Amino acid sequence: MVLRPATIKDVAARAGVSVASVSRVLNAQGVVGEDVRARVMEAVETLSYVPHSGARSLITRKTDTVGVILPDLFGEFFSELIRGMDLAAREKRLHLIVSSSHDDAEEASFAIKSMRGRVDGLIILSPHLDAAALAASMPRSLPVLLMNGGARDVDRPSITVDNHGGAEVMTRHLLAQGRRRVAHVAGPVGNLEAEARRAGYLAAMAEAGIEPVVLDGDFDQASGFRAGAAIAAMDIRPDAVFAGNDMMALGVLLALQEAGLRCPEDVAVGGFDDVPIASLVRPALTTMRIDIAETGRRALERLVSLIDAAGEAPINHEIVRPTLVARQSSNSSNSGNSGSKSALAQGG
Amino acid sequence: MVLRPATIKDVAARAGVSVASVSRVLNAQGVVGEDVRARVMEAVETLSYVPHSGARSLITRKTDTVGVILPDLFGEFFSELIRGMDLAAREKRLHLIVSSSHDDAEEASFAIKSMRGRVDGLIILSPHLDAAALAASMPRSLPVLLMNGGARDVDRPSITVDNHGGAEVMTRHLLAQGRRRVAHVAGPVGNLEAEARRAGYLAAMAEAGIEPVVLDGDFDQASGFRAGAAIAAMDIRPDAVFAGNDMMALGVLLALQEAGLRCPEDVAVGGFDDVPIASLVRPALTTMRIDIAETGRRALERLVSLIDAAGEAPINHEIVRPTLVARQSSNSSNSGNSGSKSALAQGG
DNA sequence: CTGTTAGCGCATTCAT
DNA sequence: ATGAATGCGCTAACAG
Repeated sequence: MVLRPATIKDVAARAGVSVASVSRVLNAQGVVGEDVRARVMEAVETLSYVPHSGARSLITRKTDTVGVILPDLFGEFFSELIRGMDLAAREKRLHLIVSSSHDDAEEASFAIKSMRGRVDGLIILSPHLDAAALAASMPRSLPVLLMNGGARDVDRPSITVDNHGGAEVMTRHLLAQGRRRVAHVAGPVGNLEAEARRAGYLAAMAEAGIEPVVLDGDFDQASGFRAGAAIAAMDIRPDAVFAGNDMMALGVLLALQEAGLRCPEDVAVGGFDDVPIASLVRPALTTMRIDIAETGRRALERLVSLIDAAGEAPINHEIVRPTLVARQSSNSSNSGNSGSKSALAQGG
Repeated sequence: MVLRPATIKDVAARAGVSVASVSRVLNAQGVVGEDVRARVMEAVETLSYVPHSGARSLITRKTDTVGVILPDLFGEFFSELIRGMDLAAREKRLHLIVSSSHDDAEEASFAIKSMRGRVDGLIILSPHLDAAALAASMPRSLPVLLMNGGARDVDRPSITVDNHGGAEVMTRHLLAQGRRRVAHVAGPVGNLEAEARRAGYLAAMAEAGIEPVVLDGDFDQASGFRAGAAIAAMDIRPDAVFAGNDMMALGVLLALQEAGLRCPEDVAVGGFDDVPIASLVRPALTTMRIDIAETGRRALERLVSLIDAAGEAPINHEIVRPTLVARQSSNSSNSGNSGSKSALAQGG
């Protein structure tokens, strides 16, 4: 039942030409006569021939494929990111192999190894992976773009978000709203992004000379909910919460609501990432915006240029600076629905 | 700078054995002496050798890779789905090539063609693709699992959601809450899933002998918002809305809220999919639940069995029946916070 | 148990 | 402008 797919030989035979001519037609190499081209095309069509990518890559030493290693956390952030990468990959006619759900460095290393030889380059987002683990699992010959939290310390090109700076901006913003007891819900321990955000928060609090309050979280909504409930129950209750990411901020929001506290009146809330849903909840969530899809696209494009440069490119570390998006959840001039209508009317 | 990666020959040379032995060790084929195995492993290690997947697939006729074609719509539904597939793929030691953002049949066809030859099988989710387009872009020799809306009509194995039945259940549920004027916000025209849901709604309304009201939407939050605003402004205002998916339902929820209407008191709302956020908004959203990640995992596993069966498998159409999850947004016995705490405490 | 060898499908010299 | 021949890295069949 499963017919052997047509090979270049079959095409050549049917077109009455040599395999070399078929190859030339298909790759637009050299010059080919009009009649030959036509016959080849006809044969390709009727045999529905498609070149064997393996055989081709054996010779060209390219796979036209790039790999993406993602952490366990999924949700809106990563799907947006992949979307951006996918769009860029399509334009460059590249394929995208994804491998997600790696919850520790070992798994991520394994995934990296298993992709070697089948991709031309790799984009790695594994907040658990440090320089040592990375070096161990990758040959220098494979172009790699890091999007890890602590990538700046590593001898590899990278794109990273300025988590520390962003956290400072957010914390200062909450303080500027007149809030004093600003608490922080931290991301998972060992996650470099989470730690940078926490550090930024601590720096801003120290700067303001206010005692910090840090609660544990893991970047998931549920942990934000628990932290929010804990905050609501505190004797000396914080009047603002900076959650390590938007999903936790949403959890905080709900917990506050269920505890009968109003946001922003009683407690202001800020998040990080600006995932699509952030502008769609009520109160709309103040957050640090990262243009996620665009960052994904940039990442892919940089990886491509690394591949093209064949190791001759300088190793530089690009930094994406998140921008503050002040919405309702941190609004101190009380009242209403600011901006929500327009945001949605323009198309979520 | 870019060293040629080590080949099997390099390994053989360093280990002082033949390439055949190296191959045997690596593939656990045949029997190999302990000393040889050790020397090979040592050489593999120090040369950090990794087999060239192209060369291997040339001879084994397998790529150990499966492709996934996704539509333009992204967001939580598809990221969950991919997550499920990815998990299953890892267990089976397969790689996953994804190609998303196809907003029409032509683009999807192109993506399908471009994957031929580099995957062992394909999972296709393209609600725009009909039988004809599909047949045109795929050779019978490639195992394919369809997850399109109208896949039951096609001569290919499939997994589909019972959209029609689910829509009936939801519509009847809203009617059973004592609602009479139940409106429907439809998904994009030409999308088979959307059309099945609309048809299910119409059927249930006809059954109840009530005049249907259908508003246009495109599965995006913003379109739900617009529809919600329109509903709020109607002279004879509906007392319930069944949105074609959860994201539109969220939009409806917000529009109602901004219009000063209460949900569920004034207008009940139901969605479809049960994306993670559905249980986390307030009022929590009543919806038709599909275990998305599990469905993704099933899909991948079925594709694998199709591949293993090498065309000898019967073509069957599996149907996933969504189940009603009645939450606050459709609750007629008014009042509160039902169930929200437990849902979150258990881990969003 | 191990080595030799053919050939997978293709791009690419080198001839013509 | 076209064809014949070579070899990419690997597995498998065959020898030994």
